[in-house]
Amino acid sequence: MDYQKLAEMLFPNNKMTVEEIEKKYPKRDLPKGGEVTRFAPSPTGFMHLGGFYQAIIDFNLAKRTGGVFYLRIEDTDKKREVTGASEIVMDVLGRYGMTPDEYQLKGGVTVGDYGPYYQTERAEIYHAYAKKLVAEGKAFPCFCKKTEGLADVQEKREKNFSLGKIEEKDPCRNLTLEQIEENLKAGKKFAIRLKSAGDGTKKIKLNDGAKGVIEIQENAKDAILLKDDLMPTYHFAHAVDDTLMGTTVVVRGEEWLPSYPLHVEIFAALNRPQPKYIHTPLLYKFNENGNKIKLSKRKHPEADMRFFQNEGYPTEALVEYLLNLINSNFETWRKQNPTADLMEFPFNAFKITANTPIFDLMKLNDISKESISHYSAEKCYENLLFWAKENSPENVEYLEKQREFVTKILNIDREKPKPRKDIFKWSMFFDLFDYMFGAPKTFEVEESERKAYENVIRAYKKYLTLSSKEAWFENVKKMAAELGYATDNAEYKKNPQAFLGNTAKVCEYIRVAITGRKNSPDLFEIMTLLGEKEVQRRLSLIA
RNA sequence: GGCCCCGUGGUCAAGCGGUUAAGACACCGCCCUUUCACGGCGGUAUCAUGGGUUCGAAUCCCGUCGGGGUCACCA
Repeated sequence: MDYQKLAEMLFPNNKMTVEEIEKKYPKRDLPKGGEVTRFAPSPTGFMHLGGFYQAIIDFNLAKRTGGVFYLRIEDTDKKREVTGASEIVMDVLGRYGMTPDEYQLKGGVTVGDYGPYYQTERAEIYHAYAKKLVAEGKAFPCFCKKTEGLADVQEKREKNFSLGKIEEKDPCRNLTLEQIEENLKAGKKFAIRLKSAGDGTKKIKLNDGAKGVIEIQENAKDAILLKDDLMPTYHFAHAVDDTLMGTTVVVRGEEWLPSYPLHVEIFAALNRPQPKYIHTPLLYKFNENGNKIKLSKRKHPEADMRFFQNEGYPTEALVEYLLNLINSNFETWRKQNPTADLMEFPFNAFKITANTPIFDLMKLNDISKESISHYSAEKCYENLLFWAKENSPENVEYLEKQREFVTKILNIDREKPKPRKDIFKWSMFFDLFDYMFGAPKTFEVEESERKAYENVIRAYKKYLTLSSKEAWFENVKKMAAELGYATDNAEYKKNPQAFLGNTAKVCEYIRVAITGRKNSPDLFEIMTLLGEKEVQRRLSLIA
């Protein structure tokens, strides 16, 4: 077989050779130990939390070694194409302070010398490499009917499963030059397959950055390199692009582990060195049956990065939560360095927890509360306003007009050594403080306590004073005593029958009357902000 | 079904042949606070399982079981 001739027949119009292309992609000038990483999503119209989790690893690995972190859009599947992919990704990455060093905006600017960073714009490059492989007898054209949809695939799978076969040599690898020529003349589309030389009974080793040494069966399948639209599959693009772009560490989900042997063979056929790999665990949730299922946009809103934006989680909280899953010593470090910059954390990409974590919103909330509790009231206001502008435009005007009032609300129990921890996302602000914007509509008082409640409130109208916190307390106490409530907690505990309740109960009634709930920040501060008139008005609504 | 990954409390986990098996979240209790919180103290709860190896196993080996991934001209 004249492979050279075959290559020309298949790719007659190729402008550039591999050698010419590689001249345009010189070796990167990196400091010693500098790692080049990439975030390479396919365009889906949104950013997945799992992708973001990987981007954190990519970013930190590159930044901490003086390397390069770049963005590549893997848009080779035309069925999935969504425009503006890099804009979406760049926006998210930017919000979290992880803007890539190199990227390309669709139809716009390109930053970096190793582009194009959209794979569809790299077609010629893939063709040149494919042509070379054909010319060397390492790849061949395949004219088989392609599997169209999931049903086909499913059927094919079932068959293969029952056979349990490892090897899969495609029949088209035996076509003669004449047969190929005939097909071509008939206008038949072709795909390019790797002519696998692998032996499925042998094993290869992978020293994975997260999992350690893994042994897997060699690849023995004539995998597709170029689809019949002549766009590359992930596998081929991975080998070509990561070679050209100088990637030193590939960070990807562990779903790629089984295809690693294929990648080994493609790199070998190309005669290019392979990068290091870190196969990260996927993010999971529990389903109704208590089994783990992958975090998916369909079932879990938090799979979509927009969720955290819409809800108004502070960006550092999400990063810290994820960092926790990546390097489990993060939390300990954070406790010892509560205010240190994240970049001071001794991040280690090769010490990634191998377990598959369950995404835990409770934990995120806690981290977020802790983070926000250290904000100044002013910073809270700015964040709240920023959130509202994007996610709650109907509240923007109010927030801007009432800047001072809102900031005061946010300042309750804040900016002190032991700040209150109740806010964990900005979207909860108006619900959490609804009583600051109007009298409460519901009251949490047992029907059996209704009378006692009203009695207290009626009396309180006469005892209300906001001249000072001390004076206010004194009056509450005095009133409590006169109504038959205990003002000494120890005494009350000793003999509860002798009293209607204790001061705490009285305060609870007042709190419910003012805020509609049994749980709120400091009552005196709330009443002071509301003003005596408004407080009296609310009391009158009760009794 | 083949191949691969993972298996310490409900969740995230420390542990690397000898520990009373850390810590965080959640939950419960107590204390502090004449209110709500914050905070402090304490509690419930874990080495999937069976065999080895060893004086000694959560830790090393093998099997089993469970969970997950993958076996596309999708990434």
